[in-house]
Amino acid sequence: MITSEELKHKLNPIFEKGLVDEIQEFAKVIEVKEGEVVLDYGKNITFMPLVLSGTLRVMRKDEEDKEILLYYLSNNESCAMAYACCMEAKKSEVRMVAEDNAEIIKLPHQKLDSWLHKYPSWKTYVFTSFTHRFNELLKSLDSLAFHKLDQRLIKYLQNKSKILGKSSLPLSHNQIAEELGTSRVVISRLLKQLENDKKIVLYRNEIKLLSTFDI
Amino acid sequence: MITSEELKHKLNPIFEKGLVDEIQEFAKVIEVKEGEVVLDYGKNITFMPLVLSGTLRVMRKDEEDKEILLYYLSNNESCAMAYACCMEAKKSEVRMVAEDNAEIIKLPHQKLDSWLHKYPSWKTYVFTSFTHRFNELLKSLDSLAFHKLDQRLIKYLQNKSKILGKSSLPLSHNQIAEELGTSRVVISRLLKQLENDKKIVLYRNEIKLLSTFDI
DNA sequence: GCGAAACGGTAACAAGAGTTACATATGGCC
DNA sequence: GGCCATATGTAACTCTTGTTACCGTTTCGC
Repeated sequence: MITSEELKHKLNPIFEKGLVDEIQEFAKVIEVKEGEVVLDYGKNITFMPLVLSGTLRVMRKDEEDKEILLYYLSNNESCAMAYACCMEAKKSEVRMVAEDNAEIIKLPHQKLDSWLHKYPSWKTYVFTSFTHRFNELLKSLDSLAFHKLDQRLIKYLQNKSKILGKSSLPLSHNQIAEELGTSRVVISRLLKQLENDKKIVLYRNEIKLLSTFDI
Repeated sequence: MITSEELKHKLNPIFEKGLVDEIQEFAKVIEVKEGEVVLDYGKNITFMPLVLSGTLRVMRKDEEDKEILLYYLSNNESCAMAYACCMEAKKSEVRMVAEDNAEIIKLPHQKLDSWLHKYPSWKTYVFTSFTHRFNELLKSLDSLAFHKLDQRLIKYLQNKSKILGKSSLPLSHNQIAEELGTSRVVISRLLKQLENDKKIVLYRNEIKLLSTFDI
């Protein structure tokens, strides 16, 4: 668990001192394990999560109850959707799941509004958070609209590699298929092509990206 | 051009009196003609547009300079992306074009921040605006990810019809193809099917939706 | 060790969508 | 009228993706 000193050190670059103090006073740091659900559909939102370490996956159900991946949250990031829900004291429209073991701060929703008035850094943080999420969504949109599945798969692998910080990814073909919204067979086919092109090596439940894997 | 009284009447339900007064004092109402560019890529943003009547189309260039439609803005709506840009005094990342003749208020960006502190209704407006845009994007994402082109075409036509307020749409097959990111031939093919199914009637530069056009 | 479940490889086929090519129709303009 | 750009209809073909089916392999629980 992160110490009080480490926390201060981590937040100082983003927020002004007064806000860091308030966070230390009112917010609670928690640890979540891989796969743990941090926030679920329909639950009341009592806090806004800010990710200290690890990664959260944010998902949402569409009109026909299919689940789509919105984005990942990692180092110092936070969920704009959750914020919007907080402000209107609504139920959650998203589900957040720990992608790996993670530490998050729960910022109490009662404070958020007053911080908006008191701390310019908080205001900036919230708005840039919104724009970042917006841009992420636009990237996904673009990817779906203009890129073929093989391109999307490559970007997906690159992204995973970046998030996990390794070139050896613990993934089954099935998982990938679900996240990209297609079927296992298709993914196997494309992965096999990438392997033939000497861009990756396939093992069971593991994909190793080779150094040539960059275009 | 909208009168001062009409403006007040239109804004009163959304904003508190003080804000309506300030808007009347500092904001400028302008009329734009169909096809006119209200805001373009790379321009400095000096105002945030709020649509009084008519419709604006908001677009954005992706990494490879392809243009994608983000959403439409109409009655009392406003562009969250523009707001985010305003706050950070950045150049515009979007282009806004009048879909038909429209009236918009230009809210001066110097005021936006102080309004955030002074008027709760403005804060609510901005945040719900963000969530609405977010939801719009998610709908597009969903549409692209899970719906076939014929479904998307139908939704597109329904949406157009709603925006224009008529069932007779002045559209060429080419225009539709561009907005849906496909080719003319494909759209012609699908439209012909819809005509065979007695859901629409095709004319030159015009598509008439029949009453059976609802599923 | 045994059986079930999960994982991955592969083939064959179907459907959707994009592409090319060409014909025809319409309307504006000289 | 004749020319030309734009709009639309249609056919034939390819490519990508999804689907189904069946295989052997690995892993896990018992």
